[in-house]
Amino acid sequence: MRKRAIDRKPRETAPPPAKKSDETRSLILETALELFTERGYEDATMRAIAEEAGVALGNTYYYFRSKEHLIQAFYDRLHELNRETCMPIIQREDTLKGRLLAVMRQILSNMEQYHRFAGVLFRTAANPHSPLNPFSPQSEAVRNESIEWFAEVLRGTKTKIPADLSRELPTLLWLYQMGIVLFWIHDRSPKQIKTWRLMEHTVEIITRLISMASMPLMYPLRKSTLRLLAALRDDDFSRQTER
Amino acid sequence: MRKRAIDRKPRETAPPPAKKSDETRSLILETALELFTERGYEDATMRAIAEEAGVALGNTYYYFRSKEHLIQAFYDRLHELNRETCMPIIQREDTLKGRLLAVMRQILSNMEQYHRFAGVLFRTAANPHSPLNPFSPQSEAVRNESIEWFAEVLRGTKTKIPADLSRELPTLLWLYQMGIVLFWIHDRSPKQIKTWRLMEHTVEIITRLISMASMPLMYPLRKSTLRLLAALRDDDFSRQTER
DNA sequence: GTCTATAACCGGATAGAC
DNA sequence: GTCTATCCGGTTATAGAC
Repeated sequence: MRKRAIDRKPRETAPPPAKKSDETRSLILETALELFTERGYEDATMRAIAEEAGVALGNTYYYFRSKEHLIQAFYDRLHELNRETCMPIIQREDTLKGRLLAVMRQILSNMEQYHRFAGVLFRTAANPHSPLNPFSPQSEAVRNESIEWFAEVLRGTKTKIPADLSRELPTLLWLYQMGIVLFWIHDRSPKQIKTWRLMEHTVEIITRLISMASMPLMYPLRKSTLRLLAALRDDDFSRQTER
Repeated sequence: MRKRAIDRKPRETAPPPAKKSDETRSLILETALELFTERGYEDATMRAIAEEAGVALGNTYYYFRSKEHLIQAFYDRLHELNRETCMPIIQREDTLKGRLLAVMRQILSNMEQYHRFAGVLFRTAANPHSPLNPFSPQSEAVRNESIEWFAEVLRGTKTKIPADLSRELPTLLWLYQMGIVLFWIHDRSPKQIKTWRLMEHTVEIITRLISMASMPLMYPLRKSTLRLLAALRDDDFSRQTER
């Protein structure tokens, strides 16, 4: 029985160049990310990355199946950063609005420095056939964990939320966050200030809507909307092809 | 003064291979679109397109600066189709809901056959730096015309709409339609039935919301939301780089 | 101004030897 | 696991024909 050197997918991300020569992997990834930020995605050629990292071109493909997969690794790292930073911050808030706001702020802050090549980054994610697509099966683990964070946001508050809505809300909030990110990508205002304004304002609206959701007047709208969501979900929306 | 043969950008789209040898242009575009649908974007190489069209490779680049520009042309054509089909259909409806529904249905129908390569199609559009980006200056003409259609949708109804909202609504509806298209791209359900459900349901909700918007109770929310929109708009959101 | 033919460049990706 | 050689396709360049 060989040592399966292949299945350490989830371990591909962070600083610890722990084991043997998957230091090489780390090295390549570090170098790539550096070059991406320095000269942008297009101009950071695979050849340049390989050379800069001091390995052969072929070798980078041994560790990363494609240039896109380097970005995948970047995503994973960002996700990990979000986990580490969001959790402690949530604990300090106890209102729904406070918690949601804290999380959203943290997520935006964590992305801030990458806005320069955000376009390239996320345009690959926009491809329905790409594994980087946030709806793809390959992204499921990350997606589910993110959704779980929003569930956690909700759990800690005293706001009364109807049970039926409560089940859907984490996913809806995750979708909302995706929308904000989409806006952020296209936001050319200095320091993406518009995204921040939009976020703060919409968080306000969302929390107000959630509070209103238990009012009897809202019952029919809530019910029919939730029914739609259920219909859209079954057979799921995450069926994608490989690459 | 030369005949400016260059500035017929808007004329590049439809069947009439009218004038001289910009039949060639049409021919190349037709062939490309055929090959795209037949074998997908990636596998329809520029060399294959040229050969299939019976022209030299260099010649395709004479007419289309890049492979992406072929897609640009496709967009323009789709837009033109939308114009031709939506207008007459709207006339037959006089309620807000009926008109909006008619337009949305028509737009979805017009795209239907292209779903196979929609991903490739729109992933380039997702790049903030691409001229294909719907928010780019290069797309301004098309964007404005689309927004104008939604203004037309609104004009024909008796639904009372507050003036402040009325100014923003066409753009908002256009954004809404972009959202639906985004969902459609990722929709893997047979015949994109989920997109249709989502659309029909959200049109219902939107029309209801619009009707409610003039209620005094809604005043604060409406005002603050419109203020946000104004803030997001100035300095506009369409500043993009060239390519 | 339109078009052909051909060669070359560049960068992502693969094959296969060591 | 690492390297070299090679392929493939988008793109550019050139030179010349109608």
